[in-house]
Amino acid sequence: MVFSKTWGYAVRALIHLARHKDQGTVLSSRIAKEEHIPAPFLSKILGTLAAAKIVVSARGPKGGFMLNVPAEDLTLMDITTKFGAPDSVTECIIGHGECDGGVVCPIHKKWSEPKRQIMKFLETTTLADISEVAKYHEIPVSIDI
Amino acid sequence: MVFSKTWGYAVRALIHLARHKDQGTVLSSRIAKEEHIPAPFLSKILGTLAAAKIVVSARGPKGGFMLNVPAEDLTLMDITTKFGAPDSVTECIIGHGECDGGVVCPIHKKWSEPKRQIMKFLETTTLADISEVAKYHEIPVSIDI
DNA sequence: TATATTCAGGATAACTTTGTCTAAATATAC
DNA sequence: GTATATTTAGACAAAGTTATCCTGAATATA
Repeated sequence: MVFSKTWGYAVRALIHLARHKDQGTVLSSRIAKEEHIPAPFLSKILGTLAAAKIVVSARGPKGGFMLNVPAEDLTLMDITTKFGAPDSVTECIIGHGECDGGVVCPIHKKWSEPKRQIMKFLETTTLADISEVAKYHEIPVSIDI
Repeated sequence: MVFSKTWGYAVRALIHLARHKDQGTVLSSRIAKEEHIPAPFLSKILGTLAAAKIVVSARGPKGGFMLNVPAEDLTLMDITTKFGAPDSVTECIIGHGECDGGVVCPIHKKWSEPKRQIMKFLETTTLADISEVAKYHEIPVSIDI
């Protein structure tokens, strides 16, 4: 994967929350089951999202997680910055220390357009964009293989 | 990094070989030193490239490594397939089992353009492209940080 | 107040990637 | 042929990521 597994889990969990936002809180265990994400690991991811105020949590019976921002306002970049990967796109693709100063690596120019597209993808795609597609077309967020 | 560290090392080593192709074989240790790649690890990478016939090796005194194909004919995709990462671009970005069959994941459409650009980058960029830039502009393949 | 339910968080384990070390094979030079 | 320089191969170690387990803390409801 271009982005990490953790990142993918976070996006899938948020899509699930967006699709169930009219149902109040959703159990972590339910998201894990329906989206095929390891439950204890998802717990940690949701914890990170809660710390970032992207979701809110409630303990006890009737507890669970809920989106804390409108899906239209949450971009993939917002999610990406919480899981330590925004640099993975901007930094030099062949691992040089610095490619944006006076010195650029030999591959810099060729990579600039794909990089620009990835950044645009992250910055302009909202949670609403990717969860509504699923809603309107009856496509599951996660499928069995 | 979007691609693995190993991938970056391989590309940098090949750029080095392309820039020194008139000097016959080049020592693995010298590449490691000049490109700041851990020497024993680079050994393995060069071994993989040798097994793939991308470079040839010679043992003993005056030994070392040499390109086995014209730099103009070697694409980044050729390198990528040897280090197990071509799938990382084509497979679903949020980790679904199957996104190209009848079912597509919610994020599929938005990701298609960046993905296309990355594939194009890998398929159309040759070793000559990225090593000649360095040559003409006096840019080091690797720099100190 | 008691209880069941759920999140919170630390310790730990498994897996993957990255990096190191050592011994063996092989080519060159003397 | 012996010594030396170098790749080759494999076992091994370290680091990072992913996944599990367990206990505690919070809270809604009865």
